[in-house]
Amino acid sequence: MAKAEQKSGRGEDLKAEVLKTTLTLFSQQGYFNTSLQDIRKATGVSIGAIYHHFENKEALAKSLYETLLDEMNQAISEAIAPHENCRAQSRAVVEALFHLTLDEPQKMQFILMAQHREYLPDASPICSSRPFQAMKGVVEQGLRKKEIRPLDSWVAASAMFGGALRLMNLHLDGALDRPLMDLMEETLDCAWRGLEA
Amino acid sequence: MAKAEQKSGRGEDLKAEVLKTTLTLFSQQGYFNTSLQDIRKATGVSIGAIYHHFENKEALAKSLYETLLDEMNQAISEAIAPHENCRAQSRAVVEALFHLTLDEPQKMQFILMAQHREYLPDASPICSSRPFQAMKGVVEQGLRKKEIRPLDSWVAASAMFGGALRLMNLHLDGALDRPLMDLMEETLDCAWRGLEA
DNA sequence: GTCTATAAATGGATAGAC
DNA sequence: GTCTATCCATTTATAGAC
Repeated sequence: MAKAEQKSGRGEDLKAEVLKTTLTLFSQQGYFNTSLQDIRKATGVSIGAIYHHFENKEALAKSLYETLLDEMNQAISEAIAPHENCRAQSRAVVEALFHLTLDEPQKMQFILMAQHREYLPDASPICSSRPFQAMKGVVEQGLRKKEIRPLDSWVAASAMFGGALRLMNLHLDGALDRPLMDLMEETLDCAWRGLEA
Repeated sequence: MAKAEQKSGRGEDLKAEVLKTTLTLFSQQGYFNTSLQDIRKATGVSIGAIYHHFENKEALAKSLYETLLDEMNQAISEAIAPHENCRAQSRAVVEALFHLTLDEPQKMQFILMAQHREYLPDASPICSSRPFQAMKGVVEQGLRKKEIRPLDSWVAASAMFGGALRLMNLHLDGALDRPLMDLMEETLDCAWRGLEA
């Protein structure tokens, strides 16, 4: 493990560096406006080295996408775990999402606002990815336990998280004139009033 | 007006035909996956003729985008106009949006799910476009008239329309297992319970 | 494992005939 | 106004030296 990293005078993890910089470029300019030359210039890593670590540009994007979905999934799972009832779990999820949006705006920009299917033909729609399924699962359990009044599960999930997701979008677009966190309590309150049994 | 359309054996409005087909291609494949050759093949209109009507590919996209935003803006304005109070106006807006989504899925796909700023550098974020401002306006008036309980206006607007917009996204992604219209009443009910004074 | 140089293909855009 | 043919820049991807 200490052997693979000492080539070319720079011992750091080249692959991670490429992924990190690519995320920045993709989230700022989009996949199609970012050429491998752009990535080379921004990282100092040659095209050949990039191709040594990733099969092609699409595979690079796919690696990035799956890593970020995993991260998001883990953050959401960890937010849900400590809580029992639907209301507490939903609150924890929104809290985690807002923190992710503030701490890692590029990651959330890439996950929420990119059209992945335009360049990852095999990707399933984002709404059926694991983190989003976990969010829907919270609401479905709430419905089963009668913590939420009887509603279609799609309606309930959209009502629970639709407002928060919209605010995250607005924040990432720079449209909000107030700090995102200042809006969390009211958002949770609105959503819950719409759902409570 | 009858003179310009009779060239080349086909009298129909060539420009409109190009716009229509381009919408289909852009909404299905995205802007960057659609070449002018694709548009030529799909329309039968030569590259030269396309360039005669549009300055370049970007201008074609811009024309499409602005036309659709105008259409959406008009649909929303007409939905709002006949009603007095916030609740009725909001209901009419969601109803209009759902109908648009069902009747013109390509148009809504293009407006809601495309990242226009990646290819229209001068476009402002979609959330500050006129139709979305009109939607926010409905909520702001509701706040002023105390039909909605005291809330931040961003929170209130996101709570009012966030769930419905999310369902539209899910429908366009093919994720819903039930007809979109069947979910409207419950969605409106959830949103309003969260907001009512 | 990393680099440079280059191949091969495609795309946007233009020129000029009709 | 519309068409065909072509130009030129850019891009992904590969070959081969180190």
